Amino acid sequence: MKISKKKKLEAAGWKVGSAAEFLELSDAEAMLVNMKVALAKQVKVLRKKKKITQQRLAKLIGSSQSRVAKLETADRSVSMELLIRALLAMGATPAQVGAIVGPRSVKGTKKAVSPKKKALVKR
Amino acid sequence: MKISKKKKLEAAGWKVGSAAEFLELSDAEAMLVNMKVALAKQVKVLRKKKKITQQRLAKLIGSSQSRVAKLETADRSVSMELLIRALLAMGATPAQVGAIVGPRSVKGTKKAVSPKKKALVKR
DNA sequence: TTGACATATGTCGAATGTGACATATAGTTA
DNA sequence: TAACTATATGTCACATTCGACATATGTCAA
Repeated sequence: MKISKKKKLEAAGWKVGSAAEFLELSDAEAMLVNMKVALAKQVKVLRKKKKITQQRLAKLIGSSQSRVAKLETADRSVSMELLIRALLAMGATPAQVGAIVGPRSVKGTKKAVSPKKKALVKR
Repeated sequence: MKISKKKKLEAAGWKVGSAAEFLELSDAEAMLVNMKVALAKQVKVLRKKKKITQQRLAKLIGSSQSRVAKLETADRSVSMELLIRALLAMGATPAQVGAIVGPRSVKGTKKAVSPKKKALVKR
């Protein structure tokens, strides 16, 4: 989605249920951000575990050190695809990627999105 | 990653272990394609289950019918992000998304990538 | 048949993501 | 201190993905 959700919402009023749909969109955005942050953290963890530099990982995925740095800090300019690509390049399995994207929650453990994470929502 | 893997590989010969790394890259690409196809299928399944049209789903994610059609056919021009966005918009949980991305394999059930799927690899 | 709706495909300008580069900011060892 | 290595940040030109539109291809009832 290119245009910010806010702009989208402001324009051309929702046909269906504005309030509820706004909440759903918010939730979806938050979930997306959570996923990206979780993937980013894991890229760093895995890289450290394999004891390779960002430079080296960059070569593995055909990218540059600066982009890898952005990957690991969950910069707004990085896609899910590249995050997953990085994990796979370091030997992570799809099942592991899936577990990072959607960890099976422990009963009663539901974390709110921190303000810091919220700041990562699309431009 | 912009440039196709083939082109990347052809240019500026791998510093490290060419053969092994080629295989790893291939594997990663295949896994990525599998993930996209799995997500695409699930978008269609969920949409059908909710009995809504592509047009309606498009509105939900602030997009257009044609893009939703492309989503469901796993067109080369669709990102993981939009696929996941569509699932979340229809009420899928992150855990469910994770399960689609990386299904826990049943012992001894390892599927090869079909030729059809291989054709979906990046331009 | 025709008409209506749902889905698929092709194209386009604009928005977003990319690798690469320069450069800044640690952290470490001498 | 300086020199060196690793990581972070800003920018840019170019590639990819985007929503939108037109249009083709079903699909099904009247």
